Amino acid sequence: MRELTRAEEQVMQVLWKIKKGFVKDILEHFDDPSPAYNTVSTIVRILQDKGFVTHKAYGRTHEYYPLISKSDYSKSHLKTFVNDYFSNSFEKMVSFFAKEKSISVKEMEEIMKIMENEVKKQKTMR
Amino acid sequence: MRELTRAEEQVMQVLWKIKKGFVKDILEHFDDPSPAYNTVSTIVRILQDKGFVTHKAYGRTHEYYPLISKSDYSKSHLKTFVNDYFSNSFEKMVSFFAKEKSISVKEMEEIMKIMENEVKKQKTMR
DNA sequence: CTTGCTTAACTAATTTTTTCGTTGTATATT
DNA sequence: AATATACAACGAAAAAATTAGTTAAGCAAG
Repeated sequence: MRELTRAEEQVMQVLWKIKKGFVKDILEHFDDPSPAYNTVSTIVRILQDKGFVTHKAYGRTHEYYPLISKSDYSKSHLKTFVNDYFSNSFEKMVSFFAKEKSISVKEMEEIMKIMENEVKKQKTMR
Repeated sequence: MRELTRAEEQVMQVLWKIKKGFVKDILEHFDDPSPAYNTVSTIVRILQDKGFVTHKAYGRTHEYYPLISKSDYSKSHLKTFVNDYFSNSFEKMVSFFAKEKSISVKEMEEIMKIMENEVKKQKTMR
């Protein structure tokens, strides 16, 4: 999957949040020194060319939708990251962050619970 | 922490792998249409300006070292990602990928083991 | 109809990133 | 010493990404 540039990613984050919207709706979700209308308009059209976004036309105005979900994008993004930084091993990544205390005890307990369930589920599915 | 551009990241990945090296050593680790010597030389000097790299001079030739470790960079990188895509919750991220079956049962069992240890350790540390 | 407003499309300008040729210097080789 | 080689530094050129002005078309209000 093609990577989003910084500006493109910002627009996608807004679209993922608001689900769909006109350029002016996207614009509203930028904070403070917000870019010009035309800047957003251009980026959204680039995203469309790249296949990340599509639109529904109402007369001359366009309502934009994400074509790729935030989860799909994050999935591909994290996979690249795990590959580049943890030789493709989720285990290495997660245990690294567990040991680094980036994951709190509470979170770890939650994660373990979920994993137990998943393991059970996937084992009975065979 | 400043973000690495694509080209910069490639050079850093090599430096992290070989620990230290002259431009030509870095160059060797690029595959196929490898960039020109000068391209790598320039990038490594940019990385130096940005504080990611330093060098030891042997006469006129420079041996380059990473100043930032791969783990520190990946830590900051994943934090940004978790923040942008999982509202800053490692738990959300990990359980998402567990449910997505991006993490194998074997890996999950390993992760649970490590977490149990970590939880124990961190609880006794209080 | 005419004026003004809104919007997409186009395009130009600017900035950032990437790439590599050129140059000068040091060192090795003859 | 003269020539060749290797390298860092510089800088220019090219490519990619970002930003926003201009234009033209549609529509609404008077």
